[in-house]
Amino acid sequence: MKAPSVKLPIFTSDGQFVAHYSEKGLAKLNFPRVGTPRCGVRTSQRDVPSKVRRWHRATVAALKQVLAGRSPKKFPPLDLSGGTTFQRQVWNALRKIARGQTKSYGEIARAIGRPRAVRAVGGACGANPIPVLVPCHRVLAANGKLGGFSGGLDWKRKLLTREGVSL
DNA sequence: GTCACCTTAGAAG
DNA sequence: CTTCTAAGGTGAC
Repeated sequence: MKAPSVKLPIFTSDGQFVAHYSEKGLAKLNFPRVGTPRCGVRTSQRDVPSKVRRWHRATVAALKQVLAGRSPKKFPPLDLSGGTTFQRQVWNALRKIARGQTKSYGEIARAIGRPRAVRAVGGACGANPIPVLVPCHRVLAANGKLGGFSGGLDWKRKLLTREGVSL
């Protein structure tokens, strides 16, 4: 039995994101899809618990703030229970990177006390279930270059540019 | 077991 | 400068 999840759409000028909520909070955020925009996504919030609706309002507000290059004043509770201990350490470190700042995979690795797990940090970033709000896009390669981004390098570039980071 | 992945410091050519 | 190597964690096959 999996934790029941509620999927709600978020309409932005950058496309339709989909937020997944578990009992604990926001568990996953998907970038706009070209293929299957809605698959189990609620079109109405009628039968959605008020708790979740409240989280969703926070998610929508926070997402739009980041997309606009600003720092959200409020976040919904994040349910990162889906990751391993190592991944949660990485994601937690990512959340400390402020708007407009960047770090390298190596710096994250050192920050969590695993200076040699550099590539593993890359792996954890790629496994990040909540991109944008957990700013995996603020992690660059050590030489200042973009590095990779599973959601598409366009997004990484776009988000950083809007935050005022020059590449 | 093997491989591919959002990496990187260092050594060799 | 370019190329090669070794080292971590994890999920897919």
